[in-house]
Amino acid sequence: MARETRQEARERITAELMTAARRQLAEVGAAGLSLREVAREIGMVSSAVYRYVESRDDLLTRLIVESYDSLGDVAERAAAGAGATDLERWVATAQAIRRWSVERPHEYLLLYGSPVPGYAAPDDTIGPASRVTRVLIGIVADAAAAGLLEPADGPSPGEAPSTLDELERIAATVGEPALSAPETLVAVFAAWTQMFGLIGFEITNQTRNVVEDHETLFDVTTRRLAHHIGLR
Amino acid sequence: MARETRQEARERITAELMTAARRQLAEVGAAGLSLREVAREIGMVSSAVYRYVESRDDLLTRLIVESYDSLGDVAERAAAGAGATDLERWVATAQAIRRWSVERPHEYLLLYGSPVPGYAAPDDTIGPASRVTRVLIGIVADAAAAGLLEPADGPSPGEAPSTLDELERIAATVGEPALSAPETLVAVFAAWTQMFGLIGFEITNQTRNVVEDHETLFDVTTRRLAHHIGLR
DNA sequence: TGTACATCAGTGAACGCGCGTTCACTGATGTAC
DNA sequence: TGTACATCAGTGAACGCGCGTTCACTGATGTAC
Repeated sequence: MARETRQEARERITAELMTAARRQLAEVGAAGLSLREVAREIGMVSSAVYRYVESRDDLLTRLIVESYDSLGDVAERAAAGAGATDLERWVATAQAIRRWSVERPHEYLLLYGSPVPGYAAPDDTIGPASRVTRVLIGIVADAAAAGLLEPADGPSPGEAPSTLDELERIAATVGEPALSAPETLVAVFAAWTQMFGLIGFEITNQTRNVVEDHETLFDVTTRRLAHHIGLR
Repeated sequence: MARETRQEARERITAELMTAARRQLAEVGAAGLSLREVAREIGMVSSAVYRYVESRDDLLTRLIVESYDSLGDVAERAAAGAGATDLERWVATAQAIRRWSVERPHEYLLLYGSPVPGYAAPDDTIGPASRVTRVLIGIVADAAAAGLLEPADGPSPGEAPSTLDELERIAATVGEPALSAPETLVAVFAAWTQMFGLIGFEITNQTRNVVEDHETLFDVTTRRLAHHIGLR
């Protein structure tokens, strides 16, 4: 058996380190993550991890990017399910996002929970962060492109007229023609934030003593809001 | 001027301590809250705070209860706005909740964000936590009692039949007759979680570079989902 | 294939820091008679 | 109103802990000739 090169060893140990960090993250959460503890877990002296990681902040950044990518993979795979209707693809994607989150609550919270005190995420995290969103928008765009997107409900009574300006501004920033109709944009925003709101509530246990079967409740609310977007 | 009694001094200093703790919470977040720093801020030696607070966990619990109560007050006052339609009361309550949250992001995160590592909230926090929810449910109940609640949309296609069982279970737990119709319950859940989802996204800056005017977006999504509940 | 040097991984000690909590104490405030 | 004692607030020192990060070092791996 060929000996391991330095480069191979470096990759292997980096992976071990990240795995240990992720395991620790799962136990104590991001705020409690400690370089020294990670070092201990992989049988190294604390100073040695600095061969693999620049600082604690650097480690956190890598964990964040890895997590966004892991969630992005899961969402993209779920959305790719061919043959299904766009509504079913949306629901399947949402369910995949929920499952990923519920299985790794601390990773979810690393991405969508309270910021870690003293840590400021660098710009490297923006790209990976947008993958999930792009998947969801993509499903709506597909439906629109195929002419299968039913028009969403019109404005609710009482909306300020200036609302339209902001919605147009947002639509322009998003840059996806399928979302240029204000009603569609609002419905997508509502569905998107509802989805993460319910996942967050489940993970932080806000719904304890009320909801037993979160999967069911998540399915029915997601389905309803996807329907309101106009997916069929 | 009458001298301050021991009891008065105790109350005054306890209040000072809580204020300092809250100020610090606003700066560093719950995970970074330090008894020693609080002591310093009110000009005491670190051990002296133990005359007022049993432990760091005790201080956190008090902060949580105070915050829930503060938010509960705000929500109740907003919902009490007489003369308005139930839909407008719902929207006003939601806006009040958002405003409270955006003005005190760290308090919001203390209540709805990641759990503080090493801290487990005791049961004392359950009561105050439910006030906000009760306010929102109350508005729907008022509308129903006045016969002004339009029936919400029926089930979306593709729902599993077992969904109804869980919804009935939840309705029984909530114990509010106005929410016993599955469609209404689903719509309330969707509106509730959407509301906190969007507030959370605003606070944790997930929507940076996309949304400029969060108040407008919040208003339009809230209004839309309140309409779906059947509020008019 | 062998040698000389450069690169790199990991060690161990140390720095300076801040934390929560305990404890014996002093001196002021309150209470019973 | 005055005295004797009990209660309480705040002090200062200390304990033990864990953290992130730096640094000079040893010994192994890789590279150039």
